[in-house]
Amino acid sequence: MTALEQRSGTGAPRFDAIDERILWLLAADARMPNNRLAAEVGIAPSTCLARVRALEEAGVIRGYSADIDISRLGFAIEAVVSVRVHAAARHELRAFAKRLLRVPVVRDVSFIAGEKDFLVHIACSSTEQLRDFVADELSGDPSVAATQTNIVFERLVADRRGQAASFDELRRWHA
Amino acid sequence: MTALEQRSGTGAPRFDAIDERILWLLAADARMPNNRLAAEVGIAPSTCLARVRALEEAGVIRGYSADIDISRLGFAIEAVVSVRVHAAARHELRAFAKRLLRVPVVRDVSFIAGEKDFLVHIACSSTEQLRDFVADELSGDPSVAATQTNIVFERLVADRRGQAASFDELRRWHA
DNA sequence: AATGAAAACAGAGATCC
DNA sequence: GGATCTCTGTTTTCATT
Repeated sequence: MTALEQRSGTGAPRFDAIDERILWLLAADARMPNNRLAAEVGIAPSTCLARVRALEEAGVIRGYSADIDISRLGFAIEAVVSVRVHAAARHELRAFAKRLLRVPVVRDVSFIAGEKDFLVHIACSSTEQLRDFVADELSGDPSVAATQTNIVFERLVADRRGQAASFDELRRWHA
Repeated sequence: MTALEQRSGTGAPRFDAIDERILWLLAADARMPNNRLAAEVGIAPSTCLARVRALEEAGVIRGYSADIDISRLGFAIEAVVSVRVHAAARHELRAFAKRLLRVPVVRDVSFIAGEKDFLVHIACSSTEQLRDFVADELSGDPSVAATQTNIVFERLVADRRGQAASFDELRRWHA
């Protein structure tokens, strides 16, 4: 039994206030040095490292990634493609999505409720590449009933750096 | 004049093969130590650090973030809300989106081509919070003409770790 | 589970090619 | 621009509570 599970009990793991502050800070800056992180949350660096490892182990921290401005690397075309599959293929939705994730230009796939079954977010170097992707990987697949391609002009991401917020504030937030 | 600008000329900065490999590796693992990164791309650590700093300076690297499994922190409800604003408010689309980004539950906003003007991706702790967000921040705003809320059941993100790929492979990719 | 000290390691900068 | 060297600070392990 890991440290986290011990703190949380057997069901869905729960995290204490310090874990959440660690997660919040690392979400804002994954490269924050461990000793500074420890100082921010008020524990010893060694303890802090152990908590971070436990959070990685538990899968709450899935990884760390640099946020690259891909539009400046020759990927001028971003798009969201909404896809509906035939009812008969609905049971293999996940397998289909996982196959799509292996296509280099695909960034993420979201299963949604509504008219469409999922959204595919892709980044392409040209409109030809976008067209080929939609034609060959989606429309051309017998499982696919309909697609709708929406070019993304610009994508703004919330940046919580420097904000003294927390997950708890988010949970309680209301307009 | 920075190193990058010198290499690239005055217009849109271009990056050499080493820069791109650095970006690719940091996108897969933002916490990779500088000396390991340097070894991977075959340059000295000091040179590598200078390149990384230049890429940050140039805004190609926007930041580093831990990828948190937010569904395990009490944010069970994720949704994509498609929004269309009135033609008269179209000129202040960016200002509207930037205001939305300051709302804690908002993760990102994408301007799209098509029937809707933008997509808002949000993570909420309850359906009440989702309803309040859509009612108070979107539908309640006089600029907003229409909204469509789609619950996200699951979101799968492409993981390029361990793949010996590159941005160049992506650019050339075709089905 | 948390800590503090010691050892191993990585980062920043000056200097030279 | 890139490499080498050195100094400084950070990460990690481990014995201890």
